Amino acid sequence: MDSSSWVDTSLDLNASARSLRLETPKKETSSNLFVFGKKFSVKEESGALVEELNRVSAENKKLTEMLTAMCESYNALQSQLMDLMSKNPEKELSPASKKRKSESINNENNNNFGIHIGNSESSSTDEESSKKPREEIIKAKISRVYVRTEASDTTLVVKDGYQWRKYGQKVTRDNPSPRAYFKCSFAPSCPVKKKVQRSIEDQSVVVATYEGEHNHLPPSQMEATSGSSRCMSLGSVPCSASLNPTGPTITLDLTKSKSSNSEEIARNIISNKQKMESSSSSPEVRKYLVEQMASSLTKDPNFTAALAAAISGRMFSTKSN
DNA sequence: CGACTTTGACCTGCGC
DNA sequence: GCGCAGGTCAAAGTCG
Repeated sequence: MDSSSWVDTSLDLNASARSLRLETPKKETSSNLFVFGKKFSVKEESGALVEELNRVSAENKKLTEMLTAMCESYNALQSQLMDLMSKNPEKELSPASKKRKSESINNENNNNFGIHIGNSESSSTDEESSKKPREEIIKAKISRVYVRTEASDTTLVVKDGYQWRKYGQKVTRDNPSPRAYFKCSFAPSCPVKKKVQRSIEDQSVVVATYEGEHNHLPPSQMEATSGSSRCMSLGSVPCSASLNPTGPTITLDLTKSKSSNSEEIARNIISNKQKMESSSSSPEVRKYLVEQMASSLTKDPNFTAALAAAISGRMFSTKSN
């Protein structure tokens, strides 16, 4: 089994951007699909594919530009906000916004994942935190991740590749849904804690707040470095994304997902990839397989949520450097 | 049987 | 100092 080439389960957005896009128009895709056993003119088919490829490339470029523009305007808005805050300290603080110190620190240092710009919670506590000298003491790296899940899913589980032990749950005043407290249970000495709570604004969004940094590798990576040769146990972080000049590249680790659906998808990907490599197949077959893989991934809510979190996290951490 | 979750009690920090 | 609210502990329950 040739697992080494598939260690990182990498997908290049350039190749599958069309399927990973939101609101993918299905009609053309299905009409252009290569159907096994049916005869097509090769020229005709390859011409259409080239055309399609060009279109996808152009679209991808356009999206990249949009993303860049969004990042720029976000930065502009943020600096405006900072300006306003420094000119106009402490105004209109509602009683509900009088959070405790730790939460203010969360928001203050939350430049990794502060996606919800309009979120009343973070905007109000930002103001508050700026006036408290004690908050300059930053003892732990704090980040926040927003993960979209099924609204009916009450488990408050955010799969991030680490092993967590739940040690408490509490209903907080400003949010009717309970907040769960987790400690990293993979290494006893690991100081990292995680708080998970549903967003008050959108019940389908789960907010995970991480405090501290892991003093060990993710369990999946530990297995890999300890010499395991099993394909499914290899990998790095659960999901990460990088924005290169040539286009975004996404690296996924589906191995730690307990969802049978995700495991199945991962298996499908691996088997499809092997099919592609082994069968020296035509571009049509390859395209078909890529589309299949991409559509399996995009149908999985866990995948899309992790992807969104990873992209936004990487975007903002890159910007803040 | 061990690991994990649940949940009520307790601790701690903060505002009044 | 008191009360409130968030955070943590630990015993009991659950599950594989």
